[in-house]
Amino acid sequence: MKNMFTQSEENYLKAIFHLQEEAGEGVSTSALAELLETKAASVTEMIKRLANKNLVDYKKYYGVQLTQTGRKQALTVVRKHRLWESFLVERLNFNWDEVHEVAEQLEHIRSPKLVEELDRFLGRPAYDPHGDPIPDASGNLPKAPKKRLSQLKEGQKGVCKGFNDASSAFLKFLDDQDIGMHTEMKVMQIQSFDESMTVQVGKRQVLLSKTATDNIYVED
Amino acid sequence: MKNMFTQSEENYLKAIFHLQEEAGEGVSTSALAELLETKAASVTEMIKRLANKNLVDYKKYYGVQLTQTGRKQALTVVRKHRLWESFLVERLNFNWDEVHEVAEQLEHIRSPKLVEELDRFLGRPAYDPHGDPIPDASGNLPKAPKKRLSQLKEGQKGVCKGFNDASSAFLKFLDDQDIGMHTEMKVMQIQSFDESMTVQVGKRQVLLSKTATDNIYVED
DNA sequence: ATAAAATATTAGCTTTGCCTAAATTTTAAT
DNA sequence: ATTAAAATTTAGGCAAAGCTAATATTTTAT
Ligand SMILES: [Mn+2]
Ligand SMILES: [Mn+2]
Ligand SMILES: [Mn+2]
Ligand SMILES: [Mn+2]
Repeated sequence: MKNMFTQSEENYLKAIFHLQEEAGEGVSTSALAELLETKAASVTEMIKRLANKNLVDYKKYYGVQLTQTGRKQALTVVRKHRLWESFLVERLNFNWDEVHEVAEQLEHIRSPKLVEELDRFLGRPAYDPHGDPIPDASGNLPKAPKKRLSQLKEGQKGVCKGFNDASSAFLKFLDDQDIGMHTEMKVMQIQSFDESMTVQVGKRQVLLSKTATDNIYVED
Repeated sequence: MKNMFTQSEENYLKAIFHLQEEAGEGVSTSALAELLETKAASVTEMIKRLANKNLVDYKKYYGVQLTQTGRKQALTVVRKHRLWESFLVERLNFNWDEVHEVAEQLEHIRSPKLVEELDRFLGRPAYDPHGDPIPDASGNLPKAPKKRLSQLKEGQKGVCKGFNDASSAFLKFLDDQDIGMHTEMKVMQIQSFDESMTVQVGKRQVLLSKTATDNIYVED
């Protein structure tokens, strides 16, 4: 059996991938330990195992980086994680904030056919319920990942491209504010203490909470 | 964490449950070893662990039997296994002969909500794609396991008790043939080359493919 | 009733993963 | 440039699960 990784190995690869995404360069032992809720000593050990399997490049005391193979493997796990999250939210009435733990388990199920069929069944979604891009079967990520409204800075404009919270209450609220798909918005002001935003929508100014802006996707 | 069993423990409980179903009484170490594709020594060890946790009654050299708690736990695993099999076949285009391996993994996913929602999503099926009964949430098994029409021999009669394929196309087809719940049928002839059946329904003779007869449950 | 064959258990080892404590290396501060 | 602090690795253990080889017990055949 060649392409066989343990659940733990897959979790490490995914964690390294995520940390690499944002921080770039070498991922530190302590960052991994924190993210994986384990101890530094355990991380060092696993890192050595992954390095032996050529999944990561490891320079003692200076952190790890995924190899090509490691990245590829990490991407298949990310793909499964996000597809399952989509399934849970769109078909099984899960709320977007209660899917993570289950997806954390489901992402380790081994079956190429299952992944492919799940993808088809869901209509080949490009983004998961949190707005994160879903890698395709070959590991390609949609290049321009959606942004959340909450990620825009004061003065920036964006066009609404989707919502995360599909609850009817939220959608109704948006409708009341004249916010819908393709609505153009401009960030007028951000309150620092609670990150709420005043947003220009057409000729109206609307105040949106962080919770709300987290759930609105925009394109600039 | 109380109700936490490892994947291996769950596999053992399920195996003991199955062997108990057919053979009754004490389940032997060797039978378990064979079913689980492991060695007798390993089985003995695990059995002792399960006995410590009061999941089985174990008398050295005389095999094991599930306790009430053990049986309950085994049933939740069986329930998940069969629900997932149903999902794979009915929604993900899996063939009924290629679901077992994947279900073997999926059955260990821990999430009560997931199980409940999956059950609802599938329309609370009573039988899995192999015609095996799916325990309900409290662990009750439908007492008289249904038979598939395809399992009847020439000359035998049966009363339709349910369908496996819930697709509207299939149900419409059945409706056209005047086949519905509680319809009485008699197997007139079975074609050996494709296992299709000529069935007497009321005063009409109907030809049903193997695929169709696999998806019709009967009681004789 | 005894011996042989079949089953089951125990003993001793291995791997994976994780932990704490001790030692080492790097980084930050004086 | 030293030294103190922070981060990392190493050493030594532990639990889960598996395996093989050696024993022990039960069953079957003579
Ligand atoms: Mn995971
Ligand atoms: Mn997500
Ligand atoms: Mn299993
Ligand atoms: Mn089945």
